[in-house]
Amino acid sequence: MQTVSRVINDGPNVRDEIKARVRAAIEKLGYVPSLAARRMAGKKSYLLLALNDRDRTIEGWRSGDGTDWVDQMLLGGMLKCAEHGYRMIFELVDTHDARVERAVTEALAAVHPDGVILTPPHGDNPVIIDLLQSRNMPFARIGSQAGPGVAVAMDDGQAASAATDYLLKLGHRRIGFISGSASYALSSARLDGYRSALRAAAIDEDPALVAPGDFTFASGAEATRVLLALSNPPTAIVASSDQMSLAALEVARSSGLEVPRDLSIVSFDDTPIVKFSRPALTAIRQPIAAMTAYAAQMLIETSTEKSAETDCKLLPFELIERASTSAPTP
Amino acid sequence: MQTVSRVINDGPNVRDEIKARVRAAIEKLGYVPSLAARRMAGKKSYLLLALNDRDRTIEGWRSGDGTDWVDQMLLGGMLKCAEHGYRMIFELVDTHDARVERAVTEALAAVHPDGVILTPPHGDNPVIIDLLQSRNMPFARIGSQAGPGVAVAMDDGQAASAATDYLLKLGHRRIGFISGSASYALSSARLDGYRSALRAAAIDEDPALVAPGDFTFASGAEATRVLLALSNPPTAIVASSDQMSLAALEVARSSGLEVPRDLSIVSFDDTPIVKFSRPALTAIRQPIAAMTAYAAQMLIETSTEKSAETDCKLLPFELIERASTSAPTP
DNA sequence: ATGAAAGCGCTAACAG
DNA sequence: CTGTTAGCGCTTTCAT
Repeated sequence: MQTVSRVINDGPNVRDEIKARVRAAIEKLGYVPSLAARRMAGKKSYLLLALNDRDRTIEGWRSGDGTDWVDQMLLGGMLKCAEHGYRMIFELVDTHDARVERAVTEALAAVHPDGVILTPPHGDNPVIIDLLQSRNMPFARIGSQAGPGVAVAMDDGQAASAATDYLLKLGHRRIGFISGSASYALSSARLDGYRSALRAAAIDEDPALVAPGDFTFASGAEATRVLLALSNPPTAIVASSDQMSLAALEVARSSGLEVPRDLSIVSFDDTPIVKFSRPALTAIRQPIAAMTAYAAQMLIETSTEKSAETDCKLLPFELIERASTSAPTP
Repeated sequence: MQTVSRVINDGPNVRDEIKARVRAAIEKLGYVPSLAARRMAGKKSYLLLALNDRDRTIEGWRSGDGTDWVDQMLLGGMLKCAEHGYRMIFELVDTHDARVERAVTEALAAVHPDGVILTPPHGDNPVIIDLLQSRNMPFARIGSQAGPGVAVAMDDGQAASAATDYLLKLGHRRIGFISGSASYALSSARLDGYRSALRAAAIDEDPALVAPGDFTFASGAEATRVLLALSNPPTAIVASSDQMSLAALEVARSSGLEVPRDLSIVSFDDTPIVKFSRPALTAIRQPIAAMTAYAAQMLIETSTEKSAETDCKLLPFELIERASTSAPTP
């Protein structure tokens, strides 16, 4: 009988007694409904699709640099999905490719997810957002600011502010900033945070102290070289990614500077390696697992009850003090 | 018309002209068949299910120690699947739990994969193997020795042998070995390799030089303490995991020993962190991505043409020389 | 070489 | 409250 369906889906209009009896039978037989069949008949597929940037993800895996973005995402997302009987499938998509639209459409058609999780920088890609909206597909953007759909992020601005402030309190006055790729909205949020902390401390911003980067080691090295070559170089640097911070550390070392004695460094992201570098880096920790878990939760709720679909949640970040920061030597 | 199906599935009996015309239409419309519907009707689901050890995986993610097993697996598996229009779903299962059978059955019922990839230690779990065999579900075991199904591994014995040999050639005569959990078949393979290298060099094995571990940092620390406390301690240690090697490094340091001057260390796995430790560790690199890719390939072929399903493939390992090894100081 | 019909395992909409 | 009747979007099998 098809009352079973009602029981499984917790539908109304079933006597408790029968409900219990069906549940017992299900338990005994070890019955589990087929995802495919459920998706075919109903509207729900019990699948969430996470979209990650292809190149960056693969490059991270290949390099073996210990970037654990994907792991943290799985930790938060998969476990949350499992709690609700959902599964998370994830897919690599090339944001910069002209075929993004095609790639996303195909993934949607093949998987028919109940919701999509967009990781940076996809969350800031209008092509993807438009596509999802036009198809009425619920989505959550991780690491992106308020906007369409559910956005869940840490407060990048405030984090950068906190990092800068931390250095300010240590006594630094000339603080350099290495920014991230412009294609990531969080890059400018962080830069703004840095600036506002400086303003709050009544320090005039020196534009020369801001060097552009793109999150990579190479860009961080180049930016650090530029900053250190200044006639009046910074005594501390805030870098928008771990790789760039590691590069700063390396460049400082080869310039004969000792960290943190001659140069303090605050990093962003707090991937595993920064704990093992010498010195270990003080860093802003991004709550990736928590953000993904929240995103998954929202999407699952949306697909369950037709609830609100726009929301912006800021999750707390942490500033983890390690050994790459100290008061400046006069 | 349903000729479309034949075209998509590369079926026979379709004129080239029509085939081309249909392909063009598919391309133009951006049509992608629904995974769910294909699975419902046909026998193939275009899904591969990878089973990982729940506790170890989550612990790895939580700790943020940079273990990239999952990443490497995804790198090899997802990309290979994508090449063939397959998708990889992965699932965390508790090997030691009495409910393994239940968990696996449920996953199979829900996902209906075309094949299952078993990672250590699931590949050595008879309950899972039996279940899969009885259901006639093709599976590949990664990091496991020859046996039922497809097995793909590196030659753990030879790798341990190579590590030991490397130390022997450096001039070491007393070489300690820290083993891994007995529940992993590769643990004993590695121990055997260590022993055979010693034998080949005509060195009598001292049982006291073999200390048990379970891959964790704590067990490695304890094992190292035992080895270093020996009246005639080793001048070199081969440890069966990176965490244990890192522990050995730490214990050696706090015992006033300098690595590699006073103690050489060769690690196993080569996860990202060992490149960043001081000194960076010489290590045996496990080809996880390549193993998973091979496993996926086999499974996809099996599901495509009813071909052989038993096979044991050994993939090459690498011994990566870094700074934790040198000749012993007399 | 192609079209038509049946059905996979479920849920939805409607009867009873 | 519970059973019945239709499909979901494909692949099969069987006819043509």
